Amino acid sequence: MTSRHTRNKQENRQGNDARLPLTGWAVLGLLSFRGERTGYELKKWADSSLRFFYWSPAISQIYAELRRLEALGYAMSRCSGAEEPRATRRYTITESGRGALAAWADGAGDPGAPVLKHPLVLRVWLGHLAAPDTLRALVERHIERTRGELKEVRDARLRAARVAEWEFPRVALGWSERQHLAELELAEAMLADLDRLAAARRRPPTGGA
Amino acid sequence: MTSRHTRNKQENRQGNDARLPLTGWAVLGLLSFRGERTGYELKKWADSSLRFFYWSPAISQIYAELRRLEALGYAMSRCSGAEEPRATRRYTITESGRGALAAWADGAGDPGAPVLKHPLVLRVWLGHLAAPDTLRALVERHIERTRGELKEVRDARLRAARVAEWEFPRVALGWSERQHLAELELAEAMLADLDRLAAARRRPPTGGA
DNA sequence: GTGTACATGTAATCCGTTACATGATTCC
DNA sequence: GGAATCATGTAACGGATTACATGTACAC
Repeated sequence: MTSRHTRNKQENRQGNDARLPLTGWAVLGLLSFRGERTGYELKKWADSSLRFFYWSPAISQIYAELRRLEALGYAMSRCSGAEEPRATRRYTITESGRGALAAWADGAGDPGAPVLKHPLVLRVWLGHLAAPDTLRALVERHIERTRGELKEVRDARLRAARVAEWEFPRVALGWSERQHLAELELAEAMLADLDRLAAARRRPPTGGA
Repeated sequence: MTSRHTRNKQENRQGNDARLPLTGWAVLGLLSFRGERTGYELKKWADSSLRFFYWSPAISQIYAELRRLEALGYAMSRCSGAEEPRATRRYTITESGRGALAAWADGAGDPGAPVLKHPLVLRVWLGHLAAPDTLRALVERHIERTRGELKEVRDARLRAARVAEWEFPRVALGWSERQHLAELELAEAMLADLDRLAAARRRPPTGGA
């Protein structure tokens, strides 16, 4: 709860240290895999892969991030059809952008702790206020959802397996697949805990734990 | 169709549906376990328990949320030492607040999908831009950090084990403990993947995958 | 008398979402 | 002609953080 070391923030002009939010690096990363993409395409790509281990920004956020990357000289855009409004705009990563991304990716700095917000567990935490069946149903629905996600992760990993250069995305997706399996196990273990708790409550609270 | 005063949103006075952000319910939940706490105390409590499965809001956020809860009639505050500025202010949950919290906790509505943002995996995803040693070091540091967290979760669970009424927090913390164990295994599996990948790269890419 | 923990709050700012507005193309 | 998908963007807003401002109590 105390102060950290100071650092200025408004000094990201060109080329120097330019601290982007992680989302910025993520978008630049998407751009680095495949050349000349529209924001719309990047969004779909994020939805079908990035979101499993990181997050898929809203489309409007992606557009904003792309504009920022271009302002920094990390990306270039080419607008189809002269200067009409609403023409499709395709972005490419620049050399400068590739350099900055590589420097970021290879940096030794702390990537930051994982952020985990689990609304289901939050509900369980307040379980004494809910009926046992409510909780059970919630957990079961979560298990169903996770199974669905798991399928999607697998598909994504299989797709990635077909492109030789996507070795690292493949590792990330492999991590994600195992993560989803673990999530299933965790939910099932919690279900068992809840059942045990409900059973203990139905009996008069005589003996031990 | 265009009637003015139909659904303005600043009309959540008392008792009706009052949709809070999850953070609001979390803070109200903290308040529901222990009566008469200061914002500062709630923050520490969140840091040592809530954050393992959900999240610990910034202290300023907690103060803001407490003010909102009071405005909704879900909490009351009592200010020590008359009307001095900067006196300590203790909050209590009200009956109305307890009712609203219970209704929320027992609701069948979707609690929302878990949010997982894993900056480390994001880095791995872009691993082709980094030196193998950089990644290894990152993952190993993450393992160390997770081990530390695991210890803290265990402490929290042991503390919770001493209070009989904290059965559900105990379940949540049990989930969290297993989650941290899983996180360790995931990181180790990823490390193995990375090593395999690095080894394959050192050899000429002759045969199959 | 200095540092640390306790304690509260404001201001600026940013990140990100939702809702809205617009329009082209394609398929039926 | 109408729906779905592709495609881009603006506006309003809310959630949350950081930095800052302020002050007490207590230990050393």
